[in-house]
Parts: sequence; structure tokens; C-alpha cells
Amino acid sequence: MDNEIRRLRTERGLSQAALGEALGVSRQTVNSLEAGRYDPSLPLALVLGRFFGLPVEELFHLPDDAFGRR
Amino acid sequence: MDNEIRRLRTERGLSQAALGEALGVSRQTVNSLEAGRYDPSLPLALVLGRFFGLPVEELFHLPDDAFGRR
DNA sequence: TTCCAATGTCAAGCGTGCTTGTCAACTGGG
DNA sequence: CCCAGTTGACAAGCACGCTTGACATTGGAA
Repeated sequence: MDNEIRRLRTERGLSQAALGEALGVSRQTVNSLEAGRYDPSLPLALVLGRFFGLPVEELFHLPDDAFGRR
Repeated sequence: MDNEIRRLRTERGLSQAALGEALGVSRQTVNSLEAGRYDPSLPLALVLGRFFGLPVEELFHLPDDAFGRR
């Protein structure tokens, strides 16, 4: 699942470490999310939405083949 | 983290099993989500939002003590 | 009363989300 | 040139999301 984290972070001039600190997660977690190595938990996705002032749906995009699935 | 799943499901007259099938997850998963035993994955949360026609933020509510944390 | 759908819950197992720690590579500033 | 900051990536370890399978309880229809 791709996401907009890197774009939004760099737009704000934040390092991965700074964003991690703001979110309450490690630098590696931010790096992994941006790299698409895994999806965040729901709570972390909500915190990200809150942080960037965007709905979760605009931050994370379900692949189209997720008809009713993951 | 509390959610609106049970309300929305029963409003639509669906069983837990029927909802699970529509979402592509097991009956026990729906039951556990409604019971608050754990939070769904982000992909499942997005599928739920799509299914009920609501943004994820209206289905799942971050506790207020989640300032920047989970 | 009998039966079945629906729900609640438990357990074992697997994959993944996130952690800390570590190492390598690149960059710009002194 | 040297360094510090930033990023990318890997590993081990723990907790959680979701699975299948199983069993108990409840409520309503026949």
C-alpha cells in the first residue's frame, strides 16, 4: 500500500527522526513506512492523519485489487 | 480504541459472519473488533470505511491521551 | 420442546508492526 | 579533508492481527 508520508514530511522540512519523535515512533519506523516495507498500525495511521491534518484515506491508498480484501 | 462497527453492522441487519464475508475476514475477527479485543490492521480499517461509506476517523476513535502516541 | 442461527470466547499458529542496536553511504559545512 | 546529520537497511525480539477449529450459550422459529 503506497502512502504520502515522504512528500508531506519533506514539504514540512522534517527529518525522519524529527517526524518519528513527533509521532512517538522510532526513526526506523518512519523510514520503513516511507519505503513501503510495511503498513502502519491503525492507531499510528490515525496519529499521522492528525499530525498532517489529513484524513487517513488521503495518506494511504488501498490497492484497487482490495475489493473486499486486504 | 472504540469503534462504531457493531452499530453500523446491526443498522444494516447483517450478522457478524455476513460482514466478515463481505470484508474478506473471519467471523471471529469481526467479533473481536466489536468486542474491542484488538484494533484492525490499516488495510482492514480502510476496507471497513469503504464498506460503510465513512472515513476511517468516524469509525475508529483515537483515545484523547494519544497526543502524539499510540 | 427441538432445532438452528447468531454470538461469545478460547487456543495454537503464522505473519507483521515496531523496537533497539548497528553498519554503510551520501551530503554539506567547517 | 573531516565531521555531523540524514537516510537506507538488516537482525533479533516482542506484541498484536488474523486464521482455523472448537465448544458453550442464547433466542426465536417450527
